[in-house]
Amino acid sequence: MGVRVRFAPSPTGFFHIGGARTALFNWLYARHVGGKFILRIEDTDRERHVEEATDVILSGMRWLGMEWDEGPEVGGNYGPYFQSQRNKIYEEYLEILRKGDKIYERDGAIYFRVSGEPQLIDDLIRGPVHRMEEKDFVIFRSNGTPVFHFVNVVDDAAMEISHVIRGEDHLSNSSKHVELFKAFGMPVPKFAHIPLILKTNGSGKMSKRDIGALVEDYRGKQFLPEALRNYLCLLGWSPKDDREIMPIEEVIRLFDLRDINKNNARFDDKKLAHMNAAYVKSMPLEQFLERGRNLLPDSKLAGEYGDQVLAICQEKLRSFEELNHFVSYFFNEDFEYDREVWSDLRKRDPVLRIGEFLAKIENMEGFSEEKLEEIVVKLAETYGVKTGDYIHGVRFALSGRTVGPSFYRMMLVMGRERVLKRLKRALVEIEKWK
RNA sequence: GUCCCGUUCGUCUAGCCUGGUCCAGGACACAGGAUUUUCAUUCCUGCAACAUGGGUUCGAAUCCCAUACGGGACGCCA
Repeated sequence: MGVRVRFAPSPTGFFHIGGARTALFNWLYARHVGGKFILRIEDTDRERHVEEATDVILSGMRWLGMEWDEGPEVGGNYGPYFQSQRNKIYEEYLEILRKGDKIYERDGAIYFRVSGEPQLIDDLIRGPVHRMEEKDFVIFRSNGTPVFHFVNVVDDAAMEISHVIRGEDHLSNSSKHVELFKAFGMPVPKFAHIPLILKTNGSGKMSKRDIGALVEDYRGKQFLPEALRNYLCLLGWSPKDDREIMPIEEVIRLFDLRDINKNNARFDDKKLAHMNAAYVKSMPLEQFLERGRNLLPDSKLAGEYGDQVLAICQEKLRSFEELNHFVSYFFNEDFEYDREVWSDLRKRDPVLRIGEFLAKIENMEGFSEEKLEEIVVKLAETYGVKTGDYIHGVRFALSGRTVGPSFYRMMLVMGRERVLKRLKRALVEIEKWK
């Protein structure tokens, strides 16, 4: 029997980061052992917007690069993969319980009769866990719909799921599930209860109301999916050799359930941001340009000039979310000057420096990085100040800020005419501030 | 309250199974510093942890027990 694992989200309209991590560990395990990864939508008892809500999950899964072998839109031999379409199967399984005298009715609901014996939960991460169910529990509501414990087990049994990999919040439920598997006369799968993801601040597990809890938010904020995925891999698992940023193929090669941690992990958005930055910087230029072009302030501006701007910004950029702001002044002659930064700059005599630099540019021949650097170095020598004084002042004049891409390359991309124009404009503007 | 799971730097973790090489390693964050090209980049340095108490042992982060703390489950939610 091959390995068959599944991710079984409920279409709530959100794709929670904890769910994504559960999906990821299932996916990694399936890919590691060459098994099947199944996606099943647990949409019982939900009338509203199931389609859109399902789509949030499907597109989130695809965005993170977790393709499924069976499930919505791809089919498979164990369908349907929506619980709302599996009522006939549930009736059949209910019949098995009825024949075995395992159920009874009360207040219109159907209850499962527990055995009163401790059940073994064979957990690959935690070792054997014993737990006893003390109370009979409802498997069909009085309105005729089946409840989670029932459909979850029926589907896992019917779909021949070999390993149930899910959050630790289900560990206590597992004794119910083991009883059901046995009552159906079906083999009990292996379990692997993975640790929970806790809030960055405060106590408790992350919930959809927490900031940064939704996959679609990261997508909206232009995170690189590879970076988020890489970060998620490291929440509860590690390659054990100090590597952190690693290609997914390598993670797949090394991943194993036995190496998953037992304790919960706190979500750290700073580390995620760091990882995203590392991925942004290491992107092949062509890929970086392709992605960056769509995020420029005005798509009409994309072109050779746009590409040049993007190319010099890659090494400084930490996320695509800030790209627009980072490059805006390249495309706008009326950019704002950051007056706050200006006050810090004043001790460097920026007006003097800008004026001296302007005079040199007006008379220079050729316009290259080397020539520009030569000018700055000579000026600094002549007036006995630091090169940084020129760089800071002139950068401010050209962009209104003191941070940005490599100074000389920035001017090269802007071109001599634009540089001259901006230096003059800056001097006029600054005059007004006095 | 009952039951289940867990506890190494602020955070993510390595080491624990197979006790000595660990006065505990890496990363993020933070703090300093460097690159005579500024910086939100890169590099270097520093800070910082085996929850507590017992036991086993020549020796315990590593094995056992208890306590404390954290998390989860106890729904006709999933």
